[in-house]
Amino acid sequence: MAKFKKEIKNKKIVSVVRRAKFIVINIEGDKTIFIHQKISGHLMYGKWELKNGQWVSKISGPLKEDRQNQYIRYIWTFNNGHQLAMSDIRRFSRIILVRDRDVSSLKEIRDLGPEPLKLDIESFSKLFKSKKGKIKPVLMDPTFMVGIGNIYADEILWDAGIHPLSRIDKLKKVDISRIFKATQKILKLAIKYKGDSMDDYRLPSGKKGGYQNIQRAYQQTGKKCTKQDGGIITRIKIGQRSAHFCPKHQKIT
DNA sequence: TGCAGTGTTGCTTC
DNA sequence: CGAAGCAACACTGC
Repeated sequence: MAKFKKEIKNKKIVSVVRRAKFIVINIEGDKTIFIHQKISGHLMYGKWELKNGQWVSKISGPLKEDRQNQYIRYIWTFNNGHQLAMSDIRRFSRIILVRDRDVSSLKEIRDLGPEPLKLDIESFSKLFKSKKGKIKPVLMDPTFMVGIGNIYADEILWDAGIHPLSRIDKLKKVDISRIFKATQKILKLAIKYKGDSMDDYRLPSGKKGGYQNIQRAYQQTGKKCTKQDGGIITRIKIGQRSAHFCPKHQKIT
């Protein structure tokens, strides 16, 4: 930790990009910072002060009273007086420092699949060719394709009308095409709505995202499916995760 | 009151 | 090898 501090102190940020669910910050010198927010982590940009061991926001607005301030685990202070804070109730987030020349061989990065929004229908379909198993866990597997977690996997399969337990090798061309279109649509919507703040996630400003307001399947157990002639959204367990779907229009293939 | 469940993924086990 | 189980953690809500 002390070593990490010394390595990044007074270094200018050269660039910030995203790869999969990593935030990649290149700094002056030969190092790059990788941040993974995991389940409950989120970076917030603002000003805080420590009062009785608690970080208290000095900026009015959504940051001010949010209980997420309570779970700030790290704070970096910039020379403009602003701070970047990692709030992470469950402490799964990770920050690592990597030598620039080691970035491409980094195991966390090396095995990642493609970015779904950079795929066309041909390359998307091709990915599924060699794949077996249940569609939902595969969609969520970052070595298969990145960026799709439990929420958006449920939303994509709901939109595509595909049952989460469907076997990939049984899917027809038209099914893959529907999954492709739904993936593009849902991920673009997710970006437009700036994420899902049903739980802990916040924007860097402290504001909530809006996707929780348009969720159609995830955490909608017992509600009526909003598609025409929809059933009741049902929850099952796949692997160790819950899956939500409409039993009426998402049939197993 | 306990226990299942929670925007993830990497390691272990079979 | 692939698939599945489970751990890391702290808290909520049924």
